[in-house]
Amino acid sequence: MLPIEKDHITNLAYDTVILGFTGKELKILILEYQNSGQFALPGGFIRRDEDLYDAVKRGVRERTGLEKIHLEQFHTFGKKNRDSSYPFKKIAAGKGYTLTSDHWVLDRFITVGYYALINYNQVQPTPDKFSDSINWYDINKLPKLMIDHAEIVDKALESIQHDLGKKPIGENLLPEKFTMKELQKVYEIILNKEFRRTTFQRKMLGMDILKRHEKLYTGAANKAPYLYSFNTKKMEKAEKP
Amino acid sequence: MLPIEKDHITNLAYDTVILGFTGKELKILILEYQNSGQFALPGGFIRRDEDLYDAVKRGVRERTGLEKIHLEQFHTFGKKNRDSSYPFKKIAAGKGYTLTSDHWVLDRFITVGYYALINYNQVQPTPDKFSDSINWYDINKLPKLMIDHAEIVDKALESIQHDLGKKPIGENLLPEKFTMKELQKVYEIILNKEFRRTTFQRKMLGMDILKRHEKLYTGAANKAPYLYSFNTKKMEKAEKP
DNA sequence: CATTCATTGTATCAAAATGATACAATAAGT
DNA sequence: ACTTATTGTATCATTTTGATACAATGAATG
Repeated sequence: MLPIEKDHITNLAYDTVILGFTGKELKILILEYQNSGQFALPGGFIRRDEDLYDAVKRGVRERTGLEKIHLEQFHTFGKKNRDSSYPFKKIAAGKGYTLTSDHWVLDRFITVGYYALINYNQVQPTPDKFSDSINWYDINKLPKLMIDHAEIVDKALESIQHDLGKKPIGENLLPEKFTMKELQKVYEIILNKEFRRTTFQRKMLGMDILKRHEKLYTGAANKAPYLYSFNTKKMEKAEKP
Repeated sequence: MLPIEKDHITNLAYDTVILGFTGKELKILILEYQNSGQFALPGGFIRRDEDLYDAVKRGVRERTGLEKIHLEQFHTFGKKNRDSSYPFKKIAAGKGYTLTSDHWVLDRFITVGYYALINYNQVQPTPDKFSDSINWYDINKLPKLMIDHAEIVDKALESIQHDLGKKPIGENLLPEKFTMKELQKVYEIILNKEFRRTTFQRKMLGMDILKRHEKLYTGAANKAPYLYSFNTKKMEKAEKP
């Protein structure tokens, strides 16, 4: 059934940019609404009796199954022409409902953008009751998104660039243990910029935030790299490379 | 008269951290509501037919008289216990109104925080119709603010720290022409950290974003400093000192 | 089992940025 | 002229970064 007005705050919603790292590429979760051809960021409404943050967390949990999520708010989009009535009508029609023209979900919406960084391999994307699919897309090969969702994605990536080094970005995109090469790849893909291997390694080790573990024997005919994990106790003074 | 519900978006407001620089200290505009003892950030509601950004701009313009303002959104505060009903009742009572308990302004509010950087000397703070005074306060000597406004101020300052160097912070806090010492003071006060005079000067000049003008004869018995202005054409590659 | 090959971990030296200090060049006032 | 506080640069030591080289693997090959 449709969300009920009295339970929710009107005119305000959230959208999440959920990112995962495959080891080579940055992926984003995009959902497609049933029979509507509408691609959108996973979003939702805020209940009158819940924190904004909790509403977002609930939405991400329902779609990824994850309990512990690194969530950061990055921007609130409030242009008056953010008109979601057309896609929402199509979505409702796709589900077999007809919305009266004064239905609250057809009104103007201001949306709060959050990004979530998750471990790509731990997630089983789950469609919600309005969407028939939710899938990982390469961040550089997105379908056409509804309303201003493309702009929201851009702003999220910009914020992540600023946050990298200040917030535990790498920690959340990488598995518990990872190689230096993977860590470097995360930095490169987010900052869209290449680093010199030796300098990157020296700097990362010099910051004293990594703990070295056993080697990773990949089967390749070359020296096996060490695995590292973040030394979370020493992460306070972290800086950009 | 009171704001009318049908003209405004409910449950959503904005608050602005308006900062000015005296040459020595960072000041913030705080308003005090009539007969209520309530100190608050200048804020307001969003009309149903205006952009969020325009609503904020309108609010700042009405209180400062400025048309060109550097406004940046920094965070949206959405805890469910953001209860402004008590202060709002007092404010209304102070104005001689009584609000019915189901009045929309007494409901839960989510607020979008913006900061504005303005030229301290160009402003004549103007109270709005609900407040009886609006004054500059030293950023380190604030009165007790209502609800979570102190937290909003903190978050604003944190954001400005991050933005310094990336956005034209100094440009907006300083007059058209300024001395190197004033510029350094802005950096020091925002980053809460002192810089070596010679290194700061070398770095600033080295960035090639300043234009040198005539000297400023202050009347003091020492060498007169040069005045500088920002070379806005070359500001793209600006970095932190 | 020596050889080959791609990759990793460091060392080394050059170049650039920063820190510390010194000092000459003012603007007034005495 | 002499004094004083401040400003603008220069200089040299120190630290950080860039560029390059190279030894040390893992596994496959013959």
